[in-house]
Amino acid sequence: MSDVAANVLGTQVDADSEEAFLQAYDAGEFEHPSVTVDVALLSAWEHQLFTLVIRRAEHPFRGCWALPGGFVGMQESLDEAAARVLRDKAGLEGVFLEQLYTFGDPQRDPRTRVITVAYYALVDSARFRGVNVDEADRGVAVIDVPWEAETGGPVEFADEQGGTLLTAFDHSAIVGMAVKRIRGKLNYTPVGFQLLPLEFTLRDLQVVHETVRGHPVNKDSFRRRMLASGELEATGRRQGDVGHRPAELYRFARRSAV
Amino acid sequence: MSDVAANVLGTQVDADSEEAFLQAYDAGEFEHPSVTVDVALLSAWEHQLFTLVIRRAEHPFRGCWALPGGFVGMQESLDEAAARVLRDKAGLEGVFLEQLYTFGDPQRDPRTRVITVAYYALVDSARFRGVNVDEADRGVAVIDVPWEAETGGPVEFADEQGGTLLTAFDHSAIVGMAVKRIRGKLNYTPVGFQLLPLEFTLRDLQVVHETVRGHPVNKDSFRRRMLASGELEATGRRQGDVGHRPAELYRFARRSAV
DNA sequence: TGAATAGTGTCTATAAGACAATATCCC
DNA sequence: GGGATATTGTCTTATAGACACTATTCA
Repeated sequence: MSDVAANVLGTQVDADSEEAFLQAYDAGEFEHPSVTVDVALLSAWEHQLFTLVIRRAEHPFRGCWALPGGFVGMQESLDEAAARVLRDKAGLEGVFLEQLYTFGDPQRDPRTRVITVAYYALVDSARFRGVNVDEADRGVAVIDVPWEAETGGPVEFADEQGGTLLTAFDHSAIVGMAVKRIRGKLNYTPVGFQLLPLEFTLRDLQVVHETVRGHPVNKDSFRRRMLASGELEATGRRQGDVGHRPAELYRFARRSAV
Repeated sequence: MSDVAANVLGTQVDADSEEAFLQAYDAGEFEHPSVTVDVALLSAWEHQLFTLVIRRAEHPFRGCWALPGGFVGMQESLDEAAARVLRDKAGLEGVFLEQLYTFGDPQRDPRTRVITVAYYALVDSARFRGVNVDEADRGVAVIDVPWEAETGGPVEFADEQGGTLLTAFDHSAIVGMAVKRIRGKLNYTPVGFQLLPLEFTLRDLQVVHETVRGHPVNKDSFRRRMLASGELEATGRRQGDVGHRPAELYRFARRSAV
């Protein structure tokens, strides 16, 4: 195969043999799938996990709730596309955002082949509540995780009164994978901070861990572990307006510029 | 926007507003990126990690070494595409194969926009050596990891004499991510078995762990931890042909059908 | 003062690291 | 028997869980 042929084909990434070329050609190489990003924006308060959903106005899944998403532009990276979606659809910038998994079942979108690169983002509850939830098609879904630990699998969405929300596409599997990922991450990284404001008490942090993991954690050993980790920085200030002894406020020692 | 418009567009995944529609349209929605899968096939022996590479016959990166890869067919899932690549390019079936990360930098392929969904696969050294390495364009690359623990970052490829191998595209970053992933997995899953034959000694398993992690592990506690995990099953047989007391052979208790 | 949670100190159980002692194979 | 590694047992140290006790704030 000549370089010219490779250029005409235009998309040949692994032209290591004639067979590979022919195979790619036979597979209808001129037809390409669509590529999108979907973002599971997670937050936590009152011992519940939440995610931002948007009501679909059109078929398929009209009236169902979907994660914010959009097409990947030809000139932007995947990370940039995800950040753009988060900015345009949730008005959020500078939050924790990480690639999660790519979903590519040929039937996942009934119209045409759409491969989606799923991301997940974490924000504290104040910023999450500040998202334009006023708009009629925006919604806050309570995440109901029907499995323990890191088993994995789809989750269910409910409104804040407990009513089931119908989910579009495979988005409940995406959020399920996000929950599984963040549960795993809690074991060895300080990702829980991303769900809290800049300053927080040890109890706040413990509640976040319990919410994500779905079960209580030992208070004593949690405090010891967190303080020994070196990731926390005491501010010297204390919380106010509580009907009991106020706890000291801490800050994440290497919080990335937000 | 009407359903008809959505169908004409054909790829509209999140038609929640007129703005979203226009934005997708303006972004040149009829132009789609190419989507490929690349597979980092890893194995380990003699305290070194190896990966299968294929020499590129054409530009770009002519003469450099690339991971086996191929286009995702319009009718196959991502997992199926990765399994097909592994079968066609390495002659392997039924091995551990898992999605790793999706690389989508707009400049990663100099010809056109190619988004690749990277996978990694694990095989024992005997099966790896059985791969058609005889063909002139197949190669075995020694993986040199220039970072500790789970820092992450690209790795370097060398031939078995220590000479540097030039890497195509971002494939050294893909393998770097695979090494990072498997190092993390060793902490909480029995993925090390995938790099060993059906039966193995505790020392074999320890050497695999040391090879992946890049540093020695404590023998006593390693043995205790593995035996206590319940993942190992003693076969009652012992290894032969060694110039010392032969160790007992174990088997992974829930080894998936291979 | 009482309610409520923060924070400290101590004891116990479990897992990891260190190391010595014994076992078993091939030569 | 000698060389080499397997396997067991014991001691020490670090960490987690349990729990009692003291501290501090507001109502």
